[in-house]
Amino acid sequence: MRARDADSQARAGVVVQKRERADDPEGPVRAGFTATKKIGNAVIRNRAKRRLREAARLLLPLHGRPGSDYVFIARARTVSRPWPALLDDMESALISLARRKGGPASGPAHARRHRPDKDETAHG
RNA sequence: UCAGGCGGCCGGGCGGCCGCUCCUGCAAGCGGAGAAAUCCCGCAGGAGAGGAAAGUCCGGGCUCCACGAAGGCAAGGCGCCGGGGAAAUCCCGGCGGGCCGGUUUAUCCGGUUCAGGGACAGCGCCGCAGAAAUCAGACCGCCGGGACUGCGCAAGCGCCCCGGCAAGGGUGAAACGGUGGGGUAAGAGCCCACCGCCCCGACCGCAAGGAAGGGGGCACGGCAAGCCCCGCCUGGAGCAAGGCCGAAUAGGGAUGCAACGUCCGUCCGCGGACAGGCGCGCCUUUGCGUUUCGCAUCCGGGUAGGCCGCACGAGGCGGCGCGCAAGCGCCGUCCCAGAUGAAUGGUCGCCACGCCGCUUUGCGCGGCGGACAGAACCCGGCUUACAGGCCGCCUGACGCU
Repeated sequence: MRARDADSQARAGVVVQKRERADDPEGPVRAGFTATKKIGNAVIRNRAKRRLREAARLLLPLHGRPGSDYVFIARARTVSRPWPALLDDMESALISLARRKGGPASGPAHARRHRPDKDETAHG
């Protein structure tokens, strides 16, 4: 919910939101996945989230900024989009977000990746 | 071979690479997170969505709460018979009614469908149309008689009155049974034959019920899914149930001090009676339970923080036996998803299947497509959705013998 007002980048296959945690600038990259009822029934929504989760597993270690929370929102075309195109969408969005604040990306995120997370107060 | 109907079954297969959850075994450290409870971190092996997992419409298991007795009331549900089943408004088989079809027209056969107890307990309703809609009725009509200072040569016609009829017309979902014949002024179960209907009913069946035969000219309409009557059944909430472990705050209990709705007794601890509030579906009788104000100390409970519940079950598969079937019994064998930020996947090939195009017609090459849909405590049903395919039975058409 806090990521809602943060920076966001939209591509054909995915919408990515990013928020840096001020109190934990070198912490792990965290990610959450969501799909609204607008894109389909439970089977479609699950498939969309699985594809996004797999794509994030491949790309976040390369382009994610440490100490940041990401939210990946599935779109209507997430399920039908060819796999390489979906990867391109997410990679492009991640790079744009990394460049927007704090200069060029400071290399690959080194910290261990958390389980896909959404609730930032989990360790509160 | 094709088409249609009904029933049953399946719901693509194999393999790379990279991941997720759980289980088992081994390993592990003065390891990490947290106040704690508790959780996490390595390696190996194994397992991992459905026929509907769906809708959440019924029935249970399980869990907690409630539940003194008697009588009455209210509310809801169910409703042919037998069997199955833990149970159900479920399943199987039968009976009866309606509808459809068939022929060898009979106590026949097949299919389909029905919330299928009661319409002599009572009330109510039956719109429109129609003359009349339930103690029913006479518009047109048919027949007989009479009057006429109407017409006509006449037979007769017209009009009015009295009486008879319920066959024909017309209305309707339904009009005091249908067809044919006799009969009559015209008619009518008025009489007769056949069909239908009602009553009794040998005998058959566990039963619902069936029924030979006999009797009766024949009336007794429908709706109970309008109220109702009869019979039977019925507490509530749900795994966010519920249990355990555990911070803070508020609230709770015990002890001490102050204080006690009224009255009585008192060994001053308290006990008894009455009154009121609350609870037991409602009411009555009766009977219970509980309760009647502030400060300090201790205790306990408790919060979506965690763990258990949480997967061996009305269980799956195979065989044999019983039964028309639903299903049941015995034996053998197997352990078969457990997420919760919600795992069971992502991606790439090959094969099979369907369609389209090219086609030197070799099933060779290329392209596209694969439904409905995701366990959430667990079972049994019902209902709804569904690409494609397989099997069985029935019906029809064509071909062959």
